Amino acid sequence: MNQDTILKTLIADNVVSDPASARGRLLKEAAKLFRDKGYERTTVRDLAAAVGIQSGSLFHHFRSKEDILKAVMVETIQLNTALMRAAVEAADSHEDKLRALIRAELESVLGQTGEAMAVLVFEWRSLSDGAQAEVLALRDIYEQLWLDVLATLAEAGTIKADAFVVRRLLTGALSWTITWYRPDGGMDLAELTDQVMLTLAVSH
Amino acid sequence: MNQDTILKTLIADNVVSDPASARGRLLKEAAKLFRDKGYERTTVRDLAAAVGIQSGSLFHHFRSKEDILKAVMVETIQLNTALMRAAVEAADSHEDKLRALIRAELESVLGQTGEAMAVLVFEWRSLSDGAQAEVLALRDIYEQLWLDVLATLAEAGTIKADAFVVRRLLTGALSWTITWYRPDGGMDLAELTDQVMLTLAVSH
DNA sequence: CAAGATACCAAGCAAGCGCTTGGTTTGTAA
DNA sequence: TTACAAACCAAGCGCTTGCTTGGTATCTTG
Repeated sequence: MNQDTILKTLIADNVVSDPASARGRLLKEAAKLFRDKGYERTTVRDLAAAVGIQSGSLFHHFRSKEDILKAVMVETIQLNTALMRAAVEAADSHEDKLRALIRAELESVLGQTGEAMAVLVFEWRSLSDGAQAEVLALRDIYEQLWLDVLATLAEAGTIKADAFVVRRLLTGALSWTITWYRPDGGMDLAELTDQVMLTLAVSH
Repeated sequence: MNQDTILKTLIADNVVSDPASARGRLLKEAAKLFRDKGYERTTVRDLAAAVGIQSGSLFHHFRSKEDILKAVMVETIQLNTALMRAAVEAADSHEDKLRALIRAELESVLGQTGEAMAVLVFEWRSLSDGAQAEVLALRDIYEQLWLDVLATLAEAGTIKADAFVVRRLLTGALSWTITWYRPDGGMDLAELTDQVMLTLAVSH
């Protein structure tokens, strides 16, 4: 199942919004604004202007500004969990599964959903406690995919450090690429993936 | 030269504020508030209350709220650059220099200056363009310490990936520890440093 | 002790914020 | 064509924000 098919399935199941719909377009613009200016600095007037409506009309689609932030985060996690799962299942060896996870997370962070992923990393504290808990529950599912693969590699001795610690170090390392990686800088995503594998000293 | 001596030298040179002074106390409280609530959600009334004065009185010490954020960042970088330099110079082998850098950065991120370091990572966008440029210039000095050590290790073949890439991956990995590492969780800083070295597959 | 600088308070202004309200347009389906 | 709901607008309310102002204590120094 390729990435486009996965996206369409999730849209059909109402797990993520259709990017063509009013709601989907708003979430896309919101992700961009939240990443560029931060959640607090982005006003409901900014959000409304980005999709060409009045600020008050936003509240016909979402109950509050925070609701928009939450929707951006939830939909992004849902989509990426599905993409990750497919990436793991498509790979054969455990080394290749790790490589596939790294590649997939880099694609999430640096590609289409990059704006939303950055929001997920940097705007965490802007969510209320209740909403944080909801998002956290979804993230745990996502994380388990990583831990399964890393634990197997640790048992086999391919990686020397603790699987939990490696995952957490990787989380930081990979999401931080948002701040410095530029696709036009002479290193494509495959090379970057290789560099990460080399840094971990995992051969293939 | 130990850490306390370094701090005192910097205070004497007016590079960082004395934590006992009014200015120093405010910056300490500001770092905590900015980390906990984010810069935008922290009001000048919050900042003033934290040191027991009226909100208007803040502007006797700082020209603007942003000035406070900038001061937190600048002083933190200055202090940590000095600490890093001392850590590198105290180590003998290149592997030990890397270990010393990792340990020192973890101490910065997780110890006394942790709040301010978190602000440096997460509140970057809240600075105006001009202030960002100033902070960036200071950060470049800091980064060069890392790159020198990593480049030597790359030439020797101890690390297999590109030195620039490794440093950037490490930046993310180490600063991300703010979000998950708890000193009471059964792993002390020495063990965490070891885990990072093991993840990089650099032996000692 | 005098006098200037430093540190602070009490009050409030102008602007911007999230969100509400009452009413109008647009789409849909019988 | 009619009836109803969904989508939107125009206006603005109540509140909070960063910062200013004019004045008063407190400290420092000759």
